[in-house]
Amino acid sequence: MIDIRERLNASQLQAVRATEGPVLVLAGAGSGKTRVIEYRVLHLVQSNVNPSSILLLTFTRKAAREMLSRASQHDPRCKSVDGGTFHSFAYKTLKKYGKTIGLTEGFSVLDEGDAEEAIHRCSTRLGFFDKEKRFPRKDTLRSIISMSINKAVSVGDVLKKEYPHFIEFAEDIEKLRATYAEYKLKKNYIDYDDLLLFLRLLLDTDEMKARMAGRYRYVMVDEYQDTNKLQGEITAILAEPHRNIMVVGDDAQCIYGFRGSSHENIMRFPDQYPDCRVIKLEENYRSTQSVLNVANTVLENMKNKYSKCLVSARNVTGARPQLLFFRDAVEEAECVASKIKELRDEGTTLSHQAVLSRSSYISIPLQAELARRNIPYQTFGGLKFYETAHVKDVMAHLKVLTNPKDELSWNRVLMLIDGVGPRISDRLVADILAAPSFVDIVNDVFEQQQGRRFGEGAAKLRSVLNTAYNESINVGAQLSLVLEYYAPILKNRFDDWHLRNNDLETLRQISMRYDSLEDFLADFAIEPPERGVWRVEPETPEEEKPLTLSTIHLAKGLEWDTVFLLGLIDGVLPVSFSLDYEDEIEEEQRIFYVAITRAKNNLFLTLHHEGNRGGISQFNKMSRFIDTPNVLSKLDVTGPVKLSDVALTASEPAEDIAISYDKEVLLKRLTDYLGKKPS
DNA sequence: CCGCGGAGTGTTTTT
DNA sequence: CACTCCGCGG
Repeated sequence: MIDIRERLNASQLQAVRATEGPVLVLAGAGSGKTRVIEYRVLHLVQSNVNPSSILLLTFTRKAAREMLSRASQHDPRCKSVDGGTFHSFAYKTLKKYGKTIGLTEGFSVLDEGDAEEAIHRCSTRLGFFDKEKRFPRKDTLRSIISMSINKAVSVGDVLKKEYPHFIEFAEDIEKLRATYAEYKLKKNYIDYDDLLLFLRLLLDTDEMKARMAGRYRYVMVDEYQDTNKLQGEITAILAEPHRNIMVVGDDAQCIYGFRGSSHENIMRFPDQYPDCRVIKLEENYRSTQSVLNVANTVLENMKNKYSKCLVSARNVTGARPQLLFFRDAVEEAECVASKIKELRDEGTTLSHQAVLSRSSYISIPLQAELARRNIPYQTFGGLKFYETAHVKDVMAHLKVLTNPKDELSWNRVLMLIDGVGPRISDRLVADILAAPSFVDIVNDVFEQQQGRRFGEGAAKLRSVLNTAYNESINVGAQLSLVLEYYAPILKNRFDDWHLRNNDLETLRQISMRYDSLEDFLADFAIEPPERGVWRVEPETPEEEKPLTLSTIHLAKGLEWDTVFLLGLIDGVLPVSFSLDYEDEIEEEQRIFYVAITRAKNNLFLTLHHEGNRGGISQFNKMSRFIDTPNVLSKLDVTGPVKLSDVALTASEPAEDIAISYDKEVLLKRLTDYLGKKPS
């Protein structure tokens, strides 16, 4: 048994030992909050608490896995601790007990795209698109409805704040929200917001309260500042029977306001539990004082006062963070890539470096440059491959196998058949929904289509579905069958089908890890694969762990020796859409704060002067967050670097490099981005 | 009734 | 520039 006392400071130890009653841990960036959770779990388990009576709710699955695997290294019993994201916990619980509140078994989870499609159908049915004045588009509608649910406010309130020009549709959208809710219930669908909403409803029943009280004795919530109203309520209900609730967070790091989160939950915790213990972790073990000085100044400049002043416990001053100016994005990419290589040669391996940005597109020029220099990297954030049309097409075929009443998926599948459009698809879907079983669908509905214009296509589909449904084959084999059927459709539908084929191959690899199709589909909707598509494998024989490129949002909770933060431009960070709202600018500022505090030793902030957004040249202005005397005084300002200084090192004959598909994509994305052909 | 081509619009972060 | 929506030709 290890001695916990040796590994923690006084406040951390206090947090670990405060097992009974409500506890609020206010943990500044880098103050060892992960460590506290890890050792608290360990401490509980070693005090003979049944590990499965501990519930650990985290923000990402990665975070839960990391903390539990660390604790398990000390004591394998920690593996049985229950945990995950709010959404995955909701799914598991609803799967098991959903019947209690009238949910039918075998519901399917709608992702955002599916939800938009469903909302579109409801709007059409209500005749909202026939109006003279343009009704909001389906993605806007989904976002309005979702926001109203997560923040527990009316549609009108959301419109007033976010879309004042659509305020006249408030009543219609409220109506749509109700229609959409009915539609989902009828079709056995559940969307991301419903997962939380229904979990909340379920937990509020006497039966579930009794069950949950027996099940969990200790509840912990990480990143509590990023929970929304609904999640706060869920936490409170779970804690009710035993009041052994610990929440951990940092109000200065609340960056998910767009999803309805608010630091109100964490601020109000002491009012909610007047007897709670408040433990502050203020010593920073991660960064040098020079890095923290910048972070502290950024905090200081905010209107909202955050009480933190991070003090480095490392007793290292370190190099001052550098602010680097470049002429344009290409020059920026070249210099950053050079610098990364330089640092690697000096001993900071790629896996200890990261490049962060507000939006994923900011790093596209750098990705092209890294690929050109054969620097392996992996990306997090941005366009997810599971949201791309080809992946969704394939998944829809699997979805109808498990849920034959899934009209959205049937529609998607049928529309892919040559000669089938919306009308024919609607008619077929109506027949399918009327059929008593999957076998009847395949045998009767599809049988009737022989001789029609699309008869041949329908017959092929029928044969594939029949085999995939009836033969006892594993998930991988089922997917392979669909892929074989889909191959000609893919080629016909997309010019870049050979690139998209890579994604489908990845999908097949993932599917082979599953025994149950239902589990595969659920994981795909709720905990989709994290790996970025644009991973460039090292071509050198020796394995080298890749460099990380990530959005700031996905870098939360992580740390690296060296961090590059790209795009310190007004309009990028803060993003242009936030500029009209003071609270949104403030959230952007917290995002900036999160980014800075990821760095242990080296921090580079970069921007380029000549912009090219939407094909129009413009001159970028330095981000307002650094363009203040007190922040600038904490930085070493370098540049502008002359292009001639770096151009020579970057040019290599393209023929010498085996161009992989990924690089082709990158090249295309780069040329699109710059709006010109490659020379 | 399908599918193609032109016009118009909005462009972020994630479960 | 990319994506969605609308109108017309087959």
